[in-house]
Amino acid sequence: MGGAVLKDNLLPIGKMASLNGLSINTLRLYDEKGLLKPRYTDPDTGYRYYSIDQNARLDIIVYMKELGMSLSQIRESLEKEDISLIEELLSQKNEQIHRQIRELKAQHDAVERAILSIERYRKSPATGTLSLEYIDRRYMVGIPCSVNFYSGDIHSYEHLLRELRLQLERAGLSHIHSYNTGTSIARKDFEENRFLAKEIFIFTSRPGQEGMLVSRVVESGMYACVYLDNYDDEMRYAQMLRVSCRQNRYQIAGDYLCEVMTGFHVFDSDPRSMFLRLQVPVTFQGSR
Amino acid sequence: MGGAVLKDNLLPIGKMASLNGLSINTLRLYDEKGLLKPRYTDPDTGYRYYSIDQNARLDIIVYMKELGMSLSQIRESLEKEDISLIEELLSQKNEQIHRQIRELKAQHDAVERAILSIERYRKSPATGTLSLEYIDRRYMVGIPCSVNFYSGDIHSYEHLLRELRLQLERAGLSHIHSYNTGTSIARKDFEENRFLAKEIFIFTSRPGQEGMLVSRVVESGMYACVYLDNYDDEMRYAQMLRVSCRQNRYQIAGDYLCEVMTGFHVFDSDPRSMFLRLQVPVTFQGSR
DNA sequence: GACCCTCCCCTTAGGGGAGGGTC
DNA sequence: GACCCTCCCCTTAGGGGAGGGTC
Repeated sequence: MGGAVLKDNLLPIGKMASLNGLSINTLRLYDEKGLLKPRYTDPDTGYRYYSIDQNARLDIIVYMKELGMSLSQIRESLEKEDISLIEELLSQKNEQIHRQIRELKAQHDAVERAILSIERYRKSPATGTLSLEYIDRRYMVGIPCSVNFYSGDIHSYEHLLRELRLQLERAGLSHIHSYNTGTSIARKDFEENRFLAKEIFIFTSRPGQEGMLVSRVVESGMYACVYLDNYDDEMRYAQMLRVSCRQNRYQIAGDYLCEVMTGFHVFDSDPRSMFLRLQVPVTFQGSR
Repeated sequence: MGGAVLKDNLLPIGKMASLNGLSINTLRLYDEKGLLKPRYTDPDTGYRYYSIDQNARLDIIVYMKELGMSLSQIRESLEKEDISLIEELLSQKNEQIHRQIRELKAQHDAVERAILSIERYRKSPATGTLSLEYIDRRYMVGIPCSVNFYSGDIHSYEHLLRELRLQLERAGLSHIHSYNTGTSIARKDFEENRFLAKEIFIFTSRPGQEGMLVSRVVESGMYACVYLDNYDDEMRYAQMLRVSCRQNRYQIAGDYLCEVMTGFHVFDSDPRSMFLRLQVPVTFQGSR
């Protein structure tokens, strides 16, 4: 080599790299993977020498990378020199990009919900606070409770929750953990002080048609609510809620709901600690 | 252990995995990474036993993964139990998602351009075909030619192209390879048959303000064009184009442009083979 | 027999060395 | 002295074994 290198317009790897804004490591990798072999490799020293012409091929490689193709796809394309294959790959790529954008949007929604949920948690009232709130229309998707976790073993709620999660996953719902979970007691049972779990579900903001799952509108309206932060206290505060409704002459207008308000309840290392809102829809005597 | 396992509501790893729709490998990884240690690990056999309570923590982990957090971020969050840290991470995540969506959209545009470019290549006319076309307004971003590649060494064009690419990259333009490259000759030089390279640039569809780069509108209008597929023939066909304009009494109304129509010219292993459109804006005698 | 264990190798696209020759 | 070489280890989140004990 020697003077020949310059005469033949051959470039050592460092020069080739800086000309193209790539690293030496990258060029070595492309050599190894067969994407771009140096025009000449010194058999004694192993030094790689690239021709200026080879920039064109490198351009294509960088271009295809910008299009999101993997190195092996690029190698295949360059080997076959088949423009139909490229078109095929590009169409697939377009599909993939659409899927990714859809997924990112769903993830964005989930993150937004999480932030709102934390904000709400920060501003949550003290345990035992009673309130009368207007709640917008919601939707629920869930399953009937096959066991009554109120009277059952302390782990039966966990089992039902697992069952719910698996069913939701099977139904193809994504980001299911970012929706509030809830359980219900039928209105009549609640009025008559019977703790008999009816359904377990998640609250969603849009209706869904989910095959074998129970899917239903939860109508907007006034709800009598009580907040608490320990799962073990639910029954006690639910009774308090019922008594309060009676004292205030609210008429119970639907099923009782227990809503888990945040997915972040584990920070308090006690697993029974959660931020809950017990709620029951009410109407008023002489109301419009 | 033995009977105690069931009494204590402890679950072997396989059961824990299927309950939560995760793989055994995943649970072992979470153990190793300190995300979720089994409640009890048999010191003799190494068997992992999980408590049903631990589902709550696993829920959080899955939830945070859905939010796009990495395992180490999740571990950190769970260790610190600091809700402000989570909020911080979520806000960053939102930023990141926006960036990713923006990048995906740019990538989508680039892929679309690539598909259109291939389609155009398929339907390209034979070498030497003359045409008179209306071309929409375009924009160009580039640099002056510091050397005249028409008379220079065969590699001087390559050097200019590298220079252009590096400058564009420095200016922060992305997906630069997905835009057509072009070179120009000043109108007067072209008319008087002097091959003197003026600028090298990319054609873009939107205006840009790119610092030290030349950035300019290329007005819409009628262009006399000729197509060819070998870079070495440019001068010959450019002369043909000029002669043709004179014969047809077209008045040359601006700089001559040589446009590289596709990034896929390397498929033909000859690096001098490209799909080019030579073009010059023209007006007509007695035109409106 | 089904379940679980600990290694161990593999995947993407390089980044960042160490230790040793080469322009 | 600056450049280049070949190993080699490292990064994410697991998947898929082999070979060997355990419920």
